[in-house]
Amino acid sequence: MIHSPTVKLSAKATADLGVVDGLVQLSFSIQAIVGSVTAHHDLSIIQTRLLGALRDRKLSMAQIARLISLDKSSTTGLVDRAEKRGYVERSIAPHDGRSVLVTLTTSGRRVVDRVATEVAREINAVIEDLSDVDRRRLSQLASRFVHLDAEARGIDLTAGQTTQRRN
Amino acid sequence: MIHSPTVKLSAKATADLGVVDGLVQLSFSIQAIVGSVTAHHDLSIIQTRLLGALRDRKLSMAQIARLISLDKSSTTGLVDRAEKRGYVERSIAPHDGRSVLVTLTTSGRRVVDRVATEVAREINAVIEDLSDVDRRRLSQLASRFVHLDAEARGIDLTAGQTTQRRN
DNA sequence: TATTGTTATACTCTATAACTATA
DNA sequence: TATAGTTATAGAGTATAACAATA
Repeated sequence: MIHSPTVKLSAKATADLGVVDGLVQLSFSIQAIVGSVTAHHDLSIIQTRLLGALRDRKLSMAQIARLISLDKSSTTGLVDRAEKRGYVERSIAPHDGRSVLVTLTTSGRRVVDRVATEVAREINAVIEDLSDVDRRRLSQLASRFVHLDAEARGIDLTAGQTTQRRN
Repeated sequence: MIHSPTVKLSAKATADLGVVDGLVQLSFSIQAIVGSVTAHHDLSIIQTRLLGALRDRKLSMAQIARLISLDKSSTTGLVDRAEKRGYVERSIAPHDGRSVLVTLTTSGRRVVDRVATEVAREINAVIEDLSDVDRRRLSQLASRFVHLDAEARGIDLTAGQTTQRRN
């Protein structure tokens, strides 16, 4: 992990990095792709994550904090900046005067949709040379990992409701 | 990508997120694991990346900047903070008075080794229930992706010397 | 002139602690 | 009392622009 530089690139057969190094470096590759796409839209990864989380639902500040693993005070700032740029709106929860609900604006939806499309295009471009079988396997294994990890952390991906441990 | 919450968790068979969402969410999972381990050592991911890059070689400021995709001014700050904590040292390059070489200290090596070990343990814990075949496939496919991406960006992983595009 | 690196500046992102308001 | 959010503060991380030193 963490960049062992003993990696050799043979023109054809790709040296296997091992699961751990492979996964860690894969995560850096993906984050770099997402980062470059979002940067073109003058968004950070975390801002995009916020907008993405709001794509199909409204969430309270507390839910956002749990979902993205942020302190509530950090969430305040994150939402402040998104709101200032017109991507999200705050409103008070109907049945709980303490709770603040955050929703995507039209503008916010537009930008997050565009980013998602471009990220998909970039990632698909990288794996276009993989066989269909390999692509399917990669998809399945990535999903498996995500679910195993979520399970281990006791996170329920289904609900906007989240409880977690790590950290 | 970017957190489409239409995900359902069936107890056994894990719903396939699709390659793109799967990979993006996988990258967030891995980053969360790395982040929590590094945080326990009071390190950020980027600090750990710096130390990791120096594990087997000394690098100039410019090389670090290229390798981690940072502006040279950001690199100055990054190395400043690492140096202040005694994890790296600066020295002047023998044959080029402009160039500053950065090396790991004993203390820096100790901490990066420890972090790497713990990250490996955490990741292995997540995938321990995968079959050997699946683990091997995951490893191979992750490596494939990293190399395909590096190729597309024109990055040579072999050398401390790096040239790139994206961004 | 080009390259290497630092400094000054400004902004985002983050957590901790202290606070207000609602339940 | 407990929960939801905000504010104040401090620090890391980042880029841009301007600079100094070396090649």
